[in-house]
Parts: sequence; structure tokens; C-alpha cells
Amino acid sequence: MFSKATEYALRATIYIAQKSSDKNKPGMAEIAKAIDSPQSFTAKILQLLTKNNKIVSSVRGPNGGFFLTDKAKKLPVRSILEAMGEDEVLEKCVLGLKQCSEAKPCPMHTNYKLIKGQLIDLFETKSIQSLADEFENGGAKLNNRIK
Amino acid sequence: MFSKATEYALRATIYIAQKSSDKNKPGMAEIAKAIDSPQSFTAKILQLLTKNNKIVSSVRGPNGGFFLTDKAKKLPVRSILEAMGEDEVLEKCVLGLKQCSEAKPCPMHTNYKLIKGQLIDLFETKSIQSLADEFENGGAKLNNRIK
DNA sequence: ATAATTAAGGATAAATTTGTCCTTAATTAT
DNA sequence: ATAATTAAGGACAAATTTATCCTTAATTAT
Ligand code: FES
Ligand code: FES
Repeated sequence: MFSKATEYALRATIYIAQKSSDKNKPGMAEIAKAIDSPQSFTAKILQLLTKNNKIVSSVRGPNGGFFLTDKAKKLPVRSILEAMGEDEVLEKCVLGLKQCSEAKPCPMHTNYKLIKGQLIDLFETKSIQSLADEFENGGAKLNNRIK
Repeated sequence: MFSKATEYALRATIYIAQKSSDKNKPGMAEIAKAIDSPQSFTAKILQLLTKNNKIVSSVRGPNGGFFLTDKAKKLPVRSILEAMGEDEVLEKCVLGLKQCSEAKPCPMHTNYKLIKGQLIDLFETKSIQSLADEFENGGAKLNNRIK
């Protein structure tokens, strides 16, 4: 559904939201390990999410790392997709027509639009914070390594 | 959601299902034009769908082209995804965990699984034939060029 | 001030996806 | 039989995505 980059972005952001505090900000090594992603690549992705302080914030130097402001935690998950330039996935025609519309619907449209609506609603309603709460609190995981 | 290749595969198959008959089998040029796809690339994709006569059938030579057997028309849309090796998209974890499971759910799982179920149901229930019926009959389109 | 730590950023490489072109093989019409 | 038509298939090219590595800049601890 999403690119690897966006999957890493989602997992990393949720991890940071849950783990960061004033005292403790996870660094790249910790994050990549926790979400089971390639470290250098994930670093690039966090750079994107940090640019203009869109979603993720960071501090350099010893005890530095990544964190989310309270404001950022309240953002809908969709804002991560937007920062990754991949939120059009939610709006796309499932058969790849240039527009998904009632005016010129594809043969799947009538059935798919119901699902699409729920998908959009999910990503717009769920906040980053609420996903962070699911993580560990609700027993949700951000990797599924055996150990 | 799907790769371009799979989008072309879906559109092309639906088009062929609707347009082909004993007397008339659309060729590559016609298909690519109708579904607004790059011809040579689409040809490769139809080769995949034709291999082992999985979904699409073909005849070479004058008045040759592509068609679907009645049996093929009754296949679920998901079988096209399978032929393209891309049906795992339906089963995947939305955050990219290696497994989507109740045992080790990601933070989106509880909400997403409801949508996922509908998505799987849609692709397993809808037949290629029923989509072909939507096309032109039901006013559905396989491209949205202005003209 | 200095050294240590950590993210930012640039350059580059590998892998995959998307796409084109040309030749070959099969089939049909004449 | 021959020529025309059309899909099959191989080789290759372009574009995009994924990934690594190394240097630079900022910050902190000493
Ligand atoms: S037009 Fe294809 S899903 Fe809406
Ligand atoms: S585990 Fe992520 S969607 Fe099921």
C-alpha cells in the first residue's frame, strides 16, 4: 500500500512519540533497531519529517535525538503521509485512473469508494498520539522479530 | 496501492473481457489506447497474464488478439493480482510489519483489519465479468482522457 | 577550550520498476 | 506458397526507490 519509506516514517514517528520525553530522546541507532529498519535510510526519512519542523523535532549532540512536540502528537496520522508526499494513495483510483470521481468512475469505483472513505477517515481521525498509546500500552508492536 | 503494472493488468483484462468475442479480439494497439497505457509495457504484462493461460488467452496473426475464456471471466479480480504476484498487498500490515497478525499487531491493526477484510472480500467476491459489465454498460470508464 | 556525541547533508551505489525497440514465431488471407 | 498481420520474447534503457557511506555542523559534558 505504502512505500518502504513511508512505512518506516510511520513506525519511526510512532516510536518517537511514545519513547521521547524531556529527559530522554531516542537516537537513530535506537529507533532503527526498534522499528527494524535500515538506519541510514531511516535517518534520511527523519530528515524529511524534521524539515520545517513538520512532524518530528530533533536536537544534536550528546543526549540528543528525536522527539515530538505535544502539538505534533495531536496531528492525524495522515499528516505523516502528507510529509512523505504519499497521501494521495488514499485518494487514488484503485485501477489507476488519473482521477477517482463519480463523473468518470472506473468499474471498481462504486464498491471501492466505501472502503476508500473508511481508509481516509481512519488516517484523518487517528492521531499520532493515539497510535503511540497502542504501542506497548495496548500491546501493539513496531517490529515482529522473533525475539 | 498497486504498481503501475498491476493497474494496467486490471484495466487491460477488464477491457478484453468486455470487448472480445469469437469474431473480434482486440489487439495490443487497441487495448493500450483504450486503457491509456504504454503499449510495449502493457504487452509485457499481457504476456504474464497469458503465460500458462492463467487469465488471458491470445491468438497470433491477422485478426488475432486477446480474449478471455468464459471460465476466466468468472475468476475473481484477485486472481489478476495473483497472476501479477501482487495480491499480498491485500494481506499486508499497513505499517509494513513482516506479518499482519492478532498475535503481534501493529498500532493500526485493530482499526485497519476491518478495512482490510472488506478489501479482501471485494477482490475475492467481484468477478472479472462483473467488472466488464460495469464498463460501458454501467457507464464505467477505463481511462479518463478528456475526450 | 576540548573532546565526545549525535543529527544534517551530500555523494553515490544497488535494486527495482517502468518503459522501449527490435527480432522471431505463429496464423491468416491471398 | 507468399505476403501480411499480430503476439511472444529478448535485450536494453530510463526512472525511481531503497540503501550506504562519509563529511559537516551543532550541542553537550568535561
Ligand atoms: S474511479 Fe476508480 S476507484 Fe474511483
Ligand atoms: S499488524 Fe499491522 S495491520 Fe495488522
